[in-house]
Amino acid sequence: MSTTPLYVEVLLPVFVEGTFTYEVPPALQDKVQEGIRVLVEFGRRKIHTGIIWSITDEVPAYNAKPLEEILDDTPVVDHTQMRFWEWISQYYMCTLGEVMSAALPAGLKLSSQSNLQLNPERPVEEIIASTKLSKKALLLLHILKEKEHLPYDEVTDLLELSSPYRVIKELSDCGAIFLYETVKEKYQPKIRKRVRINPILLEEDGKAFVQLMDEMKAQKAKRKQYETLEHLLSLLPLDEDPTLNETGVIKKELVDSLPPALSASSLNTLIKNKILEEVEEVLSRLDDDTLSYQNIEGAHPLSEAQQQVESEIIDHFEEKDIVLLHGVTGSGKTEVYISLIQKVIDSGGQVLFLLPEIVLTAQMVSRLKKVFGNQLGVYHSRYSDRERVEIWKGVMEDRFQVIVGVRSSIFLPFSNLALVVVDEEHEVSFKQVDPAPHYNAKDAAMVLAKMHHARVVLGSATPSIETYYQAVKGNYGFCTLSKRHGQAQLPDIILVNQAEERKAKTMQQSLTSVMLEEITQRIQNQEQVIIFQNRRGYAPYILCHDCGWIPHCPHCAVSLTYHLYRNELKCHYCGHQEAVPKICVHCGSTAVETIGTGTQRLEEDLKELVENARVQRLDQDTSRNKYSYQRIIKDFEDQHIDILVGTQMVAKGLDFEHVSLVGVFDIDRIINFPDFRALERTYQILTQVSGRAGRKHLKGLVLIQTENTKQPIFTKVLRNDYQAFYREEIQDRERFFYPPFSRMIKVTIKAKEKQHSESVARLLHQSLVYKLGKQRVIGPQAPLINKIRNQYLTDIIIKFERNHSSPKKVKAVLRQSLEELKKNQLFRKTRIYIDVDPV
DNA sequence: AGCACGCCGACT
DNA sequence: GTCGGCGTGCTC
Repeated sequence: MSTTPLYVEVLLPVFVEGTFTYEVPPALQDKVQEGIRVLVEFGRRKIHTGIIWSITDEVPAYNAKPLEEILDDTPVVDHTQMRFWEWISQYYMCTLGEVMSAALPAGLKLSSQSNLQLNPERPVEEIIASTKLSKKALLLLHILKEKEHLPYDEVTDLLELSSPYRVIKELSDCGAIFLYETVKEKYQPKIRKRVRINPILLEEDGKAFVQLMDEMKAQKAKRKQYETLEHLLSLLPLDEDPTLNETGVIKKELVDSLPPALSASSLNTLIKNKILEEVEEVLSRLDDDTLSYQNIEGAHPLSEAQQQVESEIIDHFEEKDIVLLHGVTGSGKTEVYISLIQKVIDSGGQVLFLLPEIVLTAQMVSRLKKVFGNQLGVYHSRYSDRERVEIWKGVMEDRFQVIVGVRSSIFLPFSNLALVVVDEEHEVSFKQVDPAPHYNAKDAAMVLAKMHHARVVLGSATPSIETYYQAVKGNYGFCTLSKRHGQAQLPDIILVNQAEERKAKTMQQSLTSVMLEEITQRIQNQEQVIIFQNRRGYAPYILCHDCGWIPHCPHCAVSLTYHLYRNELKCHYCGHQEAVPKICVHCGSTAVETIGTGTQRLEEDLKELVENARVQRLDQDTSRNKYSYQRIIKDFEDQHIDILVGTQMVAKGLDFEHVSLVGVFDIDRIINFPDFRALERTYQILTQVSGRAGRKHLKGLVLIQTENTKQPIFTKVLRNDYQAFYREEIQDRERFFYPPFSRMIKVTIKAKEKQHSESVARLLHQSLVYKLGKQRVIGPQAPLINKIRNQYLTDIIIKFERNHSSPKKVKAVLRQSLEELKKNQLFRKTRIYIDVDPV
């Protein structure tokens, strides 16, 4: 045995730069390898899961702690993943620990819980007599006398204390209690117990077993055991097929089916006496009982256009790694993907099919399941943690060849990735906003593909300007599907002049007469209608008509949205809720009214104005859990609902056969949003919602209510002319040096005090201007909503050239500037949010 | 980031 | 005294 001390660099899911060195105890030295999980103590007490990043025999300058435990025999992350994590951490400017937190499903990240226990060697009375304790400490001591063990976190509630730390320290200092850590194994495979006859008894034609049965039959004391065995044999006809004993029967089913006179106890005696044997079967939590191999229907045959485009894509792959598939809604892109995926898995490669959250719904999953059956794994944020661990392990063990998933599925342990499909590639929801890393799954997936030498298909009906630009320049291969599949036609799109109708007083609530007539007509014809209103709640705000007072969120710089359902005001940024005031808080007037329209109000209005219509709303508020969402979709599919009113949710990835009309409300708000991507978003949203109207046999109609029918963007939407839209948009982007001509990094400085946020932003701005030049640094400026959750925000945007070395240089400069600022007192009162490639 | 720990000021 | 708020520094 070698006696050289061995050390490992361990990556921990903490928000500190770098890895941490631990000593490997001799007993574990032959077990350490890169990529496996270990348990280590980090900080004073806490145990965390870490990943061995590298192994070294270099002795560190400090006293390294030893590894506590090794959790895996084989790596959970391989070298490609490690490189990929490093790329994300560098590109998106976050720590590797943050990448680890995002990448590894929670079930693979164990951490410890602290617990309290009385010191058994010191009687409570003795402690009370010998030590002067505080009241709270005495109370805790008495609770512990009853309870013996207590999780640390429960102390806060029990003692009604804000920080339990002081009291616990008091007791542990005088030796009254111990603290100990327990590690919860969060992931437990689902196990089913089966029972079978001990195979030894069945050797030589089961002679021994038959003899045993005869003996038992004769003994009165073993009567019950005998009957139990008989019952088992009735479920397991070994006479007919002796091999059945290999699988045995499910223990629970056996127990449940026992005749009343028999119970599980004789069964357990049989097991104890080794006549029967219990075997554990590890079940996948993902087995879909409703799906057996028989009803796999396979891929639909491709149309000529689809075949054409598929071979174009394959041709492009000869020279290019990335291909953009620009296909109008309803052109059957999915079928093309399916055919490509099939080819890839036939030749042994793995496939990642990325979708935005809202598109990855039952409709899409069941379609893919039917084609790929058990080769397909679904990775969705609505799935439980255990299910996600199952998928992780399934990919690692090569049980799944295809993964369809949302953005976090880029972190799955692919070994042989050959194709990545990103559908709806223009979707901004591929970008992760809240906890760091703030990565864009589409871009990251392209980098991952490169590491695996895999190909990428980006698909969209309305490609992002950036992607289309790369395709036009020839950096990506480029294919088009310009016709709707089958007999389906593109819908007619008509603009409705809301301003005129308001003047003519022909509007009812927020519905123009044209809109109302069309809806009524369709309902009479037993056709269905989708209404798109991109604002949830009842009304965007309430207003006092006498003094102009509008209730605002106490924590954010926004007005509160009125929700009818619970008659309350709600903040859509932090979730704050309060009761609706009956009189104006400011002047006491009773003239407090709701202003504007949200999905709830539209739902109400439609119920009132359209006779006999069954109206249902689909937005965040009505689809909190996956079942309510699915139920609404199902009800609409089954035509139990006539009108579906909703936010963006109704616009994406859903196909309904009987929808002939789509009504669009409040589009002006999206057009006039102060952001350089506002028109791109408008074009995308209008095209996507239009795609919901009229499929198969029904010619659809789209009505768009607007204050200004002259908006140039409408012309392109009406003609379905993406190219015209692109040509104009790309000119603007070039003129104002926006992406794709530049890259951007947005730095947001958050602080409790407005002044702190602003001064630190000014300091950072100064430093960046000095190093990068004035033209590359925009701001500092307060964002549109400059206070969220009691934090004031100030933005600085760095805009710079797109060539190869400059992003790295700019990031290095930014890092350096932030490092310098750390010395400043004010800086410590702020938090910095870095968003590389903001969307 | 989380947490331990120290200092300080308000309140009984 | 007791309790909570807040600032600071550290984590192999």
